Formats: sequence, C-alpha cells, structure tokens
Amino acid sequence: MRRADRLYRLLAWLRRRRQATAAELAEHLGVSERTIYRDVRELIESGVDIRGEAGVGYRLETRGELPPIALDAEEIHALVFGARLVERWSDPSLRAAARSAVDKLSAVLPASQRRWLDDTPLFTPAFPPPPEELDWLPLLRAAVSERAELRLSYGDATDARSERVIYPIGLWFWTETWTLGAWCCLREDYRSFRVDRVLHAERTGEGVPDEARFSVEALVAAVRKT
Amino acid sequence: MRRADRLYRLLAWLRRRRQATAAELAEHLGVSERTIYRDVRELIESGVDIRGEAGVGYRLETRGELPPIALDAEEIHALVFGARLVERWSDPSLRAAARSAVDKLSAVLPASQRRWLDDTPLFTPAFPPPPEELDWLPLLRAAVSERAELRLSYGDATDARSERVIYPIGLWFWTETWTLGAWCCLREDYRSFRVDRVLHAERTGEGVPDEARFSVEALVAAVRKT
DNA sequence: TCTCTCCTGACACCCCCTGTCAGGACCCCC
DNA sequence: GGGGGTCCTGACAGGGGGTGTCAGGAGAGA
Repeated sequence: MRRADRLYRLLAWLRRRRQATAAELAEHLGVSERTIYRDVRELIESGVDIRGEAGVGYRLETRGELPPIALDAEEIHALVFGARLVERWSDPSLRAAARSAVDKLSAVLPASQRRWLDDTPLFTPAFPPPPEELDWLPLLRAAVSERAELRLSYGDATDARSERVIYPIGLWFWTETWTLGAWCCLREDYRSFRVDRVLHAERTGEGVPDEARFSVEALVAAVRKT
Repeated sequence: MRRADRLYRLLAWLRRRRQATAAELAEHLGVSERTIYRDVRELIESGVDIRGEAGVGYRLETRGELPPIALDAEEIHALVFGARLVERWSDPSLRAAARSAVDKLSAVLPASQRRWLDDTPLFTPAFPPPPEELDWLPLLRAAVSERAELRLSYGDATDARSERVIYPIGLWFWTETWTLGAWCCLREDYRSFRVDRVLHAERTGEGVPDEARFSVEALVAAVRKT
C-alpha cells in the first residue's frame, strides 16, 4: 500500500502549502523526483486539479476534497511516543496540551485503533518536574506564535544583565537546553537566547513587523552563513 | 494505480452494503478471492475497521475513516513538535510514520487549524542520520507490538556474546540509548538489553505467552522493587 | 543568458503483486 | 453432530509494474 498512501500524502502536502516543488516533495516522501512526476501525473489523470509551472513548482488549484483516512499502528505509535517525548521535555502547559491532544485522538478512533494507541510500547522515563528554567517557555511560545514583540531581560554567561526588545522567531530544543531564536533590535541582528537565562520577559504590545527577514527560514539561512 | 484504486473501490463497496463476502468482492472487482483476502488485510492494517466473520462475510464497523477533529493551536504544536522529536531520535521507519501521521492529520483538520501545523515554532536540530545502533529497532518494535518471541544474540559490556530467547515487552528511550525490556527465558527474569549491543535478533515463530507477568506493568513493578 | 523547474523517454533491476492449490478453523443451520 | 459456507494462511511460480538513474527538452523568470 506504499504507493496508495504516498499519493494521499502528496495531496495532503499540497493542500497544506499552496505550492511545492518536486524536489521538496521527493525529500518529504523519501522518493526520487522522477517518481514524484509520475505520481503527480497519476493524480491529475484521476481528476485532481494540479498545475505545474516550470521554474515555479506545483500548485493545487481547487482545494480538492481529501477523504479522511485511517492511521495505521506505526503512525499511531509515532504520535503517542512523540507526545511522551514532549511530556518529558517541555513545560507543564505544553505537556498538558500533548496529553489532551492524544485524548482527543483516542476519542475519535475506532476501538481497534484505540488499542494500538493504548498499547504503544515505546516509553521514555519520567523525569522530575522540569526545572524552573522552563518557566518562561509558555510565554515565549505564545509570543512566537502570535508574532508579538518582546521586552527581554537577559543574563549572559558573565551574569551581566541586559535589557532589549526582540522579535521572537522560533524556539529550538537542544537536549540540554531550549533557546529562543529572535531578531534583536538592540544589536540589529539575529540572536539566540538561552531560555534558562531569561530573567524576565513581557510583551511590549507591538507586533513583529511583517517582513520576510523575520521568519524561521531567514533566521536559519542567516545562521547557516556564519 | 490498479491496486491503489481497487482498495478504494473495495472500501466504497463495503460502505454501500454493510456486508459482503470475499467471493462477491472478487467478482465485482475482477480479481481472485485470494487477492481480496490480501486487500482486506491491508486495509485492516492501515487502520480501517473491517471485521471478517467465518461463515458470514465482511462487515465494515465504523465508516472506515477518521472523523474531523478539533485541536487547538497548542495541541497541534505539541503533536508536531512530538513528531519532530521522533524524527530526530528514532529509526527511519518510525520517522517516516511520524511524517505520514502528521500529513494524515492535516487532512482531517479544518482549514483554519491546518495553518498551525506549518507554523509550529518549536524545532529541534536535525542530526546526522541515526547510527547503525538503531538497525534493530524496527524489528524489535514490531516484535513487541505483535508479542512475538525473539531469539537474541547479545554482546554485553565485556564483549561476551550470549544467545537467548526472550519475550519482548517494551522499548525505553534514554537520551543516549534505547533499551529493550523483556523477560529473559535464559535467566528466567526480567532483563534490559541495550539496543546498540544487539548483534542479531530474529523471531522464533512462537508468540509471547498470554500471562500478566509479561506486561509492561509487571516489568515496571518488578524493576521498581530492586 | 543563466538558473530553476517541470516534464518525458529509455532502460534495467527487482520487488511485489497475483493466481492457483492445499489445508485449517470457525460459524451457522439442519 | 454433520455439512456447507466462509474466513484465513502458507507456499510457489510467473510476470508485470514500480523505481531509480541518466539524459535531454521546454518554459518561466531574473
């Protein structure tokens, strides 16, 4: 059934992003570009309205109806194990969200699949409640999601305290720590802040300017260069 | 695409009539009964809730699909971040399942929520491809899920090689390593095996006896005591 | 012009799908 | 309890088709 649900996933991906290149799809689906071209052709022949433009990529014209389909055991295991990893490593708020997401999922699954969910045999040891370092995570998470400007009070390695206004862009999890990637209005450049060194954070009330350079892609690209 | 849409038509047929025999489906779809049995099995494995009763026929329990599900932004972020953690730390097979699960989830989310999927601002650095230590993970995972007895070739800390038959019970992820929790028939006790020290593993063909002491709960309780 | 991307053809490999045959197990009804 | 209907699995052989690789063409946009 690999082919059948690759087609399904291809369609799902196109529905999510409005645009995608064959290379992108090939990478995501773990298959060669040639196969993507064949798959797209097949979808078009079955009536899906996909436009391919040279030099641009694929675009899904009408947001095609995608009949819901079931999750298999391995997919359910992946989701549940993922939720357990989140429970272990994030703040109480996200932790609760992980639980509640799995609960909701369990509620809509037929009995046969619910058993897979309950029997997921992948575990990760429960850790003592997360250190206070994570206290600021929920606020930072919300700020990033809602593109809210932040006033940050930050203690660097030498314990020097600094105040600055930043545009939060994303949060990165490195096994040991969390960091906040942001545009720093003080330095006028991208900066990484360790969440455990955040002394205080609050919204200024302003939003992050709607410019391309304050995006995850721009930040990653900028960091790559250095 | 013959196979892919035969499965689709099979499902459609079952949705219309509530009941059908393999012979009927074989005739309608123009294939042998044997193929129908294989197709049905495949559908079941991908999560469709089909019951087969000897002497009666097939019955479709639910509608055979995942209903729309309402998740808030934080819950979606938790699931997506969880999937990213799985992608980072597990074997290629589970990694693919994580991606595919998120794809399928996106298909049943209302459009307004689908955007949150892509905008999840929680990341974890991509790591070099997982070490070969993880080679045995997919096999072990399947064995645990399906309660299959295993013949294990294991190298301990002193490089001494041992062969044993075990009842696999669960897999535990510790940041550095994975371990397999199992009942060891050689020692007649619970044992933990580091996955990176597994030299070889294969099914004996037997199943794990259906006793309470070969469960995750029993194993955890036993380990707690020591 | 250069680059990016869609798109097609050819080809070889090999996986996996398929039908056939045989047999086991379960359900229901007579 | 017997018999027929049906699900279900295993083995095996044959062939079709899906896949990656390579090469090249055509448009779009800068």
